[in-house]
Amino acid sequence: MDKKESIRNVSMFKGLSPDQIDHLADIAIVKSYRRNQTIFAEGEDCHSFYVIINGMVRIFKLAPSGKEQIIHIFRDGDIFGEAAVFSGGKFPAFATAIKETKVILFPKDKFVRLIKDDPDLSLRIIGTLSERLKQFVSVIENLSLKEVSGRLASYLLHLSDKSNQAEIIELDITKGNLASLLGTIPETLSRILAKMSDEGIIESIGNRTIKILDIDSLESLASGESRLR
Amino acid sequence: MDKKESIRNVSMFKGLSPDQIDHLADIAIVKSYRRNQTIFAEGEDCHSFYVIINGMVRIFKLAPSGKEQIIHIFRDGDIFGEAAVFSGGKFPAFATAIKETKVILFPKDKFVRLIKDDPDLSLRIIGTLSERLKQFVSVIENLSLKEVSGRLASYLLHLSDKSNQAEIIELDITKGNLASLLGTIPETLSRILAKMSDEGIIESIGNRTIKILDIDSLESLASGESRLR
DNA sequence: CGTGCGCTTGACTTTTTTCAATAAAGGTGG
DNA sequence: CCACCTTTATTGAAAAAAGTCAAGCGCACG
Repeated sequence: MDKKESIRNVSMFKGLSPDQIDHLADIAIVKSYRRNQTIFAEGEDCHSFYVIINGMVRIFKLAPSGKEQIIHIFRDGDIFGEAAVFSGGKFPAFATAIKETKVILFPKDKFVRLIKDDPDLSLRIIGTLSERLKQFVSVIENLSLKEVSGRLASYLLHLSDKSNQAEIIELDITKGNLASLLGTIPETLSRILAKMSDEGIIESIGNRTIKILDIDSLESLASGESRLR
Repeated sequence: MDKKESIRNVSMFKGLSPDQIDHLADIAIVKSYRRNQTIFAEGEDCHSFYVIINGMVRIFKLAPSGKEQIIHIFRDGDIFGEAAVFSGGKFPAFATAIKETKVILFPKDKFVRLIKDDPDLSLRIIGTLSERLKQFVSVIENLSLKEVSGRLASYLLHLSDKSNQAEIIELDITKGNLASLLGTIPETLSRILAKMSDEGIIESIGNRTIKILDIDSLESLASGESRLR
């Protein structure tokens, strides 16, 4: 695998000139993590930010009780830890690899120098941060304004949008992680999936596949117009 | 009041050169809103972003049920709507003035041109966005990992930090708005304040003033280590 | 082939919301 | 300055949503 090739594939770096890619490659460091390995811990000093070449990473907060809230799950080509680079310098949450993961690391100071000379690059950063901000607004909305069934419905619809077979959905994370991503616990998620099946809204096919039977019901759950009986 | 003076007072613009301030003032538009007046609505096209000269603005999401979640409350010198400028171009939430409010408006396209030539300015934007992202992570954490009493405790401690008399807290928003900011409803907030008073953790002095009697209890509530009986 | 992890289910508790009624506060015009 | 009206805050009782604890199943992996 080629470092530059990987950088080119990162959405934030798409369309940069060969020259710019070279600069990036110069400061980039490649690193691998095993399943469940910690990438960084909350409160740790942030020296770099990360781009995923391949693998999967979850960013999460931990309650004293042990309950965890996944803030975001990142996949191939995604960037994470970039906000910590530009504010404060400490990571505000934990990051661990969900599976074998290879990342590129961009050291903070070198990268900041780079964007100072490259208004193009800084506009991309701004775009990425803004995009993420919008996603977070939607997470906040989901947590506060929808019950768990509504959040699950939103998530399923979201997956359905990106799937080529809209009715068949493949989960690429465990249900435990899905629960934590939706701001709940596995037991509650399990019960709600069971209820949705009872009502003929979805059908569980094995452990990681879900078939959508009634997309209208899902949409009305997702918008908060209706509730599960 | 002087436009440039106001711009100079905005934290994001602090320390910019007179020249840079001039450029900003050239493109800036001043506008006023009455109490409860809508500044923008969710889904509306975003043509500018906003800086508050004086007043108070809440950004919020609305559920079909009518319940609202305040995402953020902005005050003098704060910036809002900036993320929408750089992503998508539609506002992801509503904004209304909580009281008589005067703002400066920066038209999107002109401002983007400005930062292209000014790496300094773009780094400030990046800093502002990153800071906000970190705040949002903390909102998500609060909503998902803490019960309402813990969120309230965090909020009171936060106010206490910025107050010069640490034990005496002045609320500058209604309790209804506070409830919505904490992701709950007025009834629940009211009950929890009553419980905290019962337990001697706080004392309500009139409608907008709270005296902290037991800061340790507040801290242990805020961290999620303890709960209210 | 067993051990463990992830998932499900049941019974129970806690937290929060809902609905309804009332009380208190704040602003307005007489 | 007071009476009135609207908005904001509080309280109670009941219902709903979500979480806890405990037990059991099943599949995957060593």
